[in-house]
Amino acid sequence: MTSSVHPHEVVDGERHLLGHDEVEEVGIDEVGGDGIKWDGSHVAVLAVAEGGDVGSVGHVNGAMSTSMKKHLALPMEWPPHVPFIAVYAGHDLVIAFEKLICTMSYTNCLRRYPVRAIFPYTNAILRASLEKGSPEKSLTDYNSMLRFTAFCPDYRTYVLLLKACAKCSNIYAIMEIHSQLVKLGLLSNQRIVTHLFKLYIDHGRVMEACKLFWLMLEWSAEPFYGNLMLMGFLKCGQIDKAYQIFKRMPVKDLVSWNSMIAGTARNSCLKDAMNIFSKLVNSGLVPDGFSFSSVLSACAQAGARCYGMWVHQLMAELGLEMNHILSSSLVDMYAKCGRIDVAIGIFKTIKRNHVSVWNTMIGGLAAHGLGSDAVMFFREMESEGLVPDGVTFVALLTACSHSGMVEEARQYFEAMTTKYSITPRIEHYGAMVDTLSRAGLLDEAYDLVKTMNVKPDAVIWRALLSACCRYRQTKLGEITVKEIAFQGSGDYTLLSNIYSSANRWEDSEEVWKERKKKGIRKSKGLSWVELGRSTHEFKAGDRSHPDTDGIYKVLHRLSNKAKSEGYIPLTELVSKDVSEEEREENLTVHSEKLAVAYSILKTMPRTEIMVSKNLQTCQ
DNA sequence: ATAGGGTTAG
Repeated sequence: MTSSVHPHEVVDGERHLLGHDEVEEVGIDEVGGDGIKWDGSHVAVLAVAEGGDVGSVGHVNGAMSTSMKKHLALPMEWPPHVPFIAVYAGHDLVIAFEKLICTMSYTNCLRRYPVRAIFPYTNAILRASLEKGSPEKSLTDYNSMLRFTAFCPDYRTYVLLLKACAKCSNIYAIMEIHSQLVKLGLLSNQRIVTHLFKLYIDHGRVMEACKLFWLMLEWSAEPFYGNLMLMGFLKCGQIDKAYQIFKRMPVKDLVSWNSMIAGTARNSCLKDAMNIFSKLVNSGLVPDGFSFSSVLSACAQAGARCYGMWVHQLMAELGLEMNHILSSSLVDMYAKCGRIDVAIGIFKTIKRNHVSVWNTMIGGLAAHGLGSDAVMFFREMESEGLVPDGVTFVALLTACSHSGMVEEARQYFEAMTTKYSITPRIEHYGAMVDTLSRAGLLDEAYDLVKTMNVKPDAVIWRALLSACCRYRQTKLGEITVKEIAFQGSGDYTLLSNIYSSANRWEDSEEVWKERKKKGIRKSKGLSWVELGRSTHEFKAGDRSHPDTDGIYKVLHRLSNKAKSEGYIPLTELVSKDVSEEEREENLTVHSEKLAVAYSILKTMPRTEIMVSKNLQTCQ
């Protein structure tokens, strides 16, 4: 017998058997959890949640503490002719059983002592191998136990098994266990179903998760379960499902509301986020910091300045205590809503003792093309003793790229690794490539792409490609194109434009055909405008708005006026997938025009109009 | 298992 842990070593230390945290925690409850008690007539398999070798067959008196024997109702004096085997977690149960069976036939005990093992610590065994990082093993151990013993798993066994499934992300194992749970009637157990639900969500199996939905809905008098479902579906981007649950939840707490706001905001359902926030305010519950940070993020993304200002005011009225997350959200909201001045003003009055507030501020300045201010703030940040992080450098490099500060960008990119020991990630390379490309230093940009230690992605290639287009670098453009995996319609547009500018009309045409063949549609351009606290959204040629008639009247009056003052529509800029007849109409009813016309229709003269878009504005 | 929710980023 070659065992690294001699039985006696285990024996002596009572702590190995009982004092061990693992065993203690599972404790006495676990004994008999299998529904089997030692009746003196069977072979015992003693499972010990402790690292070590498969135990040797031996005499139990030498291997077990008195207290453990009491727990197991084992005879104090072990009958010398009865073999037992100690199995240590982390080792192969199959080998253990083979050893056991071997020994038994050798001693010819088989008939007198049928193979029926006692597993007082089965769950501890599973847990031990799970926590030791071999979740696969706890699954095979479980199967061995089923096969060789009469052990009855309980709900705790399944919680462990499901945790094991989560770790090895084995969807088939999950489904197998699910089916066993159905048979055992364990789907009435809330803990089990909760775990199962989370697993399906994490594996993107929304359909399976939905099947558990009704089960869980019954428990949703306790908002906790409803919240878990909400968050699950929101994580998968299933806003409708989440909203469905949210609506039917009999009791909603603040976490329910906040999860909905955060989830919708993150999935860019910005209007929903704002509407839910309004409803929260009206519901009588008082929004907290979580609610505010999420809704401010939604306002920022939507460019909803009025709404954002109302939210800000509400925050002030409530006297909410600020923290770095709230401060960041607030500064970001004003920056993204076109009020960088207000953002700076707020930034100057709040506590700025956290990097994320600075990151947001620097990022805001970058987006507004205020590169030198961004650099100034960066220096100030350092002089206040704050340590920049990866996000800081993304913001800083973006600032450089948007303001054509090539030298500064090079400097910071260098300092980032040498002085601040931050390893550049793809985002940093992206900003750097963008800086160089925009400045026309295409060869240098391409060299950087070739030498960087991360795999260039579509964003990087796109930065290069659009510069190739602008600087008419057909050759590099073609190289870039080979690398890029065409995903968006924008990639086709860029390539086609490169060919057109090189007068390679057939190639240009070919690209469009290719795009059509692959069925990639031009992505929908949207514009929206905020009037009061509500947002109105338009797509090109939209006629769904209740005020459509008025909008088009304003629009036609405007375009007639523009034409009479000498404006000539640039039809050749309209994308080529649009038929000839549609071209002019499409130009006049670009979504931003609708948004502007609507604003003119609905506001007093001299009112500032701010339109937000999801794509670039056409020339 | 008495849990669960938040900001900034090429």
